[in-house]
Amino acid sequence: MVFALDVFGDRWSLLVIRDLAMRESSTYSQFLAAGEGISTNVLADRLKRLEAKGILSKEPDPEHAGRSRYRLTPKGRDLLPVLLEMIRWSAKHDPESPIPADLRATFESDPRAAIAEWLALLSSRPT
Amino acid sequence: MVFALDVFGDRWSLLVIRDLAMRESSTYSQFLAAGEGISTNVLADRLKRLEAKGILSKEPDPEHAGRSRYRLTPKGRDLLPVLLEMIRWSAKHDPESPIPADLRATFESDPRAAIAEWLALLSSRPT
DNA sequence: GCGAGCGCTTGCATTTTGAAAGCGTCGCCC
DNA sequence: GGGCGACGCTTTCAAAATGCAAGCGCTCGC
Repeated sequence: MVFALDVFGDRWSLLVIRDLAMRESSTYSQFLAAGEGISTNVLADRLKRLEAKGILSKEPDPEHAGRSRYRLTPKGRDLLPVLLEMIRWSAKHDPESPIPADLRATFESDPRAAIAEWLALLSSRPT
Repeated sequence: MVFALDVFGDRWSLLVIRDLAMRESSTYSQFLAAGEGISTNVLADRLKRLEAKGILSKEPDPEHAGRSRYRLTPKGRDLLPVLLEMIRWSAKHDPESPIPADLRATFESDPRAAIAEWLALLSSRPT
């Protein structure tokens, strides 16, 4: 597990990964606009580290020269179950969870379905 | 998910929780002896924070006066699926995983069974 | 009582973080 | 074709977190 913690055992890496999981592909400014409050230097550092660790890939934006898009690699996508369990735990134990109470039951039985339903409700609010 | 990261979104909290999950109950020196390299002041701080967050409880050791034992609360025990997924991911993607190759397949199909089997093999090695 | 753990706390140097400003490149508009 | 934003970072510097080592009160065995 130390291996996992070396990769994303800090405050921001998992939020970056979550943004990517929710959006499939993202630009630098989209990460910043996600509203978690990450600062520009830390974001640049995390993107560099996560790319070096093989969690995400950086490629030039085909539409805008000079811009880049980030997306999860298969290795990064394989972190989704971890994210799901963390979101499930948050939904269950956070008294101020933004997730409606009736959805929490669904979370227990079928997390993936609940996530889908929840994202349909509000796709841009912090968990 | 920010709620979860507030609780254990750092390098050490999850290692403390994992130690507790593997041992059911632990003393201060047992955490230190787990060999992850946590320093004494940080350990004391994490135990305090995790207790305040309701993840673990501290109780006097019935056998040794003046000593304490720590154990997971139900809320803390509910983090086990998160740990399992992280261990699964590490086992799958860490090229130097201490988990035998044949066990990795089991991990994919039945993580809990694999964990039990693996713990039977070696219960005190870092993952 | 006294020496050896145990369970922390304290002090201090080093590292990481956060806030803000700066800077080069690209595309647009005139 | 030159000025002007927006974008994608980098730099600077103060503040917070971490790591290391030492210290300190308590209890237990002798």
